[in-house]
Amino acid sequence: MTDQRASGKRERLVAGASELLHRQGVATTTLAQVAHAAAVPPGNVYYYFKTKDDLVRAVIDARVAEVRAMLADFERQPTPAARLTALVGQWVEMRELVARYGCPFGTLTSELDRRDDGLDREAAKPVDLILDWAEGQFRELGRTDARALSVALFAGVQGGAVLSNALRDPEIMTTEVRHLERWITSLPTP
Amino acid sequence: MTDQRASGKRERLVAGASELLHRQGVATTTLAQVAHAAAVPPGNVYYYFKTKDDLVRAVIDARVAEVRAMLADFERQPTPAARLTALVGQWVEMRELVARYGCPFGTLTSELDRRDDGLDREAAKPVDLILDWAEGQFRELGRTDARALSVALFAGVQGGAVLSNALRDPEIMTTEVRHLERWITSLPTP
Amino acid sequence: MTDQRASGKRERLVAGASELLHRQGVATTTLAQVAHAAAVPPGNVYYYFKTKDDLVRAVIDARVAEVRAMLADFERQPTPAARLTALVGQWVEMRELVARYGCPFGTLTSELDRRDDGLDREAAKPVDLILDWAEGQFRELGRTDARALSVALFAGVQGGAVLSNALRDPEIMTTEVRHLERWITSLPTP
Amino acid sequence: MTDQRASGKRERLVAGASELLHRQGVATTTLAQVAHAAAVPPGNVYYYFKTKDDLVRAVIDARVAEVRAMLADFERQPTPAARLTALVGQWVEMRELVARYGCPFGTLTSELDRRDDGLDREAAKPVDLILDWAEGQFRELGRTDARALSVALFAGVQGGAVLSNALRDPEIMTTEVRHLERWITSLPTP
DNA sequence: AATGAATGAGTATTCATTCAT
DNA sequence: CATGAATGAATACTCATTCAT
Repeated sequence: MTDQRASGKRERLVAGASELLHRQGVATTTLAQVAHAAAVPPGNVYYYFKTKDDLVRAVIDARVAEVRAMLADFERQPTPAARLTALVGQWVEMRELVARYGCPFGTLTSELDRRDDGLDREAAKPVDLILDWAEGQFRELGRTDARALSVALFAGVQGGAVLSNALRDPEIMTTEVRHLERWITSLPTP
Repeated sequence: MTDQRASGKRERLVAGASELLHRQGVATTTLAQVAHAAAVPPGNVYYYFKTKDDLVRAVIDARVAEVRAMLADFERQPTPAARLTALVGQWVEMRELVARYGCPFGTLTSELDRRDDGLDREAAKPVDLILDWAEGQFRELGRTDARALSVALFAGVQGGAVLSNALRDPEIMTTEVRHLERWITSLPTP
Repeated sequence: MTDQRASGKRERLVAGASELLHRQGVATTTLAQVAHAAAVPPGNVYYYFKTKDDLVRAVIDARVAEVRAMLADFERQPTPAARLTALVGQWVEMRELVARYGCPFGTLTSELDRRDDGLDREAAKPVDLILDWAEGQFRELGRTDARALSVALFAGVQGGAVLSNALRDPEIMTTEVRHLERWITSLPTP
Repeated sequence: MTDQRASGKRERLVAGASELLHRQGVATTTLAQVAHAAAVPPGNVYYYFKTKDDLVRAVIDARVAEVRAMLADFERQPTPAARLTALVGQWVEMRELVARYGCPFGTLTSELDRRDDGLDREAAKPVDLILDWAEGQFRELGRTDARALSVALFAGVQGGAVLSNALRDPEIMTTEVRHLERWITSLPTP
């Protein structure tokens, strides 16, 4: 979009970094690994990203965009309950990755949240977006405690991800999401 | 129990490392920082721990011991429900730390779970211990689905911790635990 | 053949390492010394050689190349006896170095042969090459015990080098080689 | 002999060091390894040897004593030729060790001869002793070139050891010694 | 003479970052 | 824009040596 010649290197770098950051963590992933994964010469990385933190920021931005697209997609569901169910269903689809490497949003947020240089707040954006969107859905359902419900729902998802990862068992993710789905549809609404 | 001539350096090293690992993560914590925190000369660390991984292992072992002590303490509660309530109450007490650096058990497990060298399984031990203990409590309550309940309970705790950390809000931890307490006491038992 | 933009650093590093390895041995030579000898910043060594062992391997490879070139050069001699004489004559030319630091091939082989990581077999290659070549010469002379003669000849050279070094006397090398030359020419051939 | 209480620790240290120095070399052998091999507490080593070099010196001294004893033993042989044959026969007996780790005298001399701190000359002593003794034997045989013959004989031994080690073949040592034995008995004497 | 504990100078190695071309 | 080469600050780890007891 912004590239004049659209060589796609920037996109490849962000994509490669996103996957490596999820699988290895920020600290243990080197720029050389990212360059290799994206099939880009090492020195070239710095044309697109001034520092490693800039690249991490770009990965976060890409994830924010993905989350926005995902949420927009859910809007096609007919009811708020269906939308929320679609949301949590995403983690079932990701369950194998989650069991092996944790939730991509949760682990990145956890790792960067311990910092104090701005990246910590940046990393929380995908979580913020999801919480805000889910809050909107609960409000549409007529619930005045929408924010609390949103937090409770996403806490369920993240907790399921943490345990699924700790025990290396994808089915824990599935079970937890099934609980949440039942909880969503059983919520009393005015 | 400990060395006769113990100057307590080993204990100071483990304690310092434990705190730094929680606040900074494993990868970004240097042995120099640990040595400094424990007021021990850098070269001396290797008298007690052959490698950085060994030190991490010692921290995990210390955490396991803490968890055991904590669970043993809960046994003084009169009922299974009271014991489970005491368990989740711990995260309320830790809420400030959790909001700033995440759950000490959850973050360490998450970070090390991506490895493949044995330390990943080691790091999951505190979580395993807690899950097993809670399962026992639910069984005492007469529940046949004790394991599932145990996982659901601890997933709630961990999810609360992740969100509390992402939003930097200790009260999220409190709220989530309150939900879990109510859930515990409202569980139908035979 | 070499890099277009070759600044010759790699060559300088190998050359410097080769000399230091001969004069100091593998274990006591530090990469800092090699970097200094090659007038290269310490960190830069790792751009060319991933590990110290890799650098040692490169030195061995360079020595193998030197040996090949040397043997090829001897082929210009008219007779097998002249070629073998040219071979042992090399150690007379090197006698000052040999008396001070030992035979470059022998000492490296001796030091590395105690290892068990592959470098031991690598280090023996120059010796193997020379033995095979000399065997060929003896065979050309019509000797059926060519291998035994090759080993005997080179054992004479290496023994002379060890004693020349132990007694710090270059003339021992000369004397021993003179003996070998006489032995070569006096060999009965069919 | 010198120990009041003859605890034998010093002897065990020297014996352990001697073996490790032969098998691993001086530079790569640590004092901790020596202490372990001698079943002596690490800190205790310094009661017997002020520095690592002191320990190496003690090993050399012990080897000198061994050589003296060995040579004295050979004096029981009836003729100079029998004595010289007994000498070179030693390396056949050691052939397995030689093929794996080189000649104990030759490798130590080679490694230390590159130094410049006195230890280099010390390490050559066993070689000197042997050369002097063999020279005496050749002189008894009536040879006026006794020194040259002594050097030639021991060069043969050391050369055989170097090649036996490089090719990891004990039989090379045997073959070379058989040659030398034949050479000894075939020497023309007045 | 004994010893577990300690120490610091050194060593290989990594990696984000820079730069000449 | 592109890129191979370069660089230095940092990091884990080793080990001879010292020391309090």
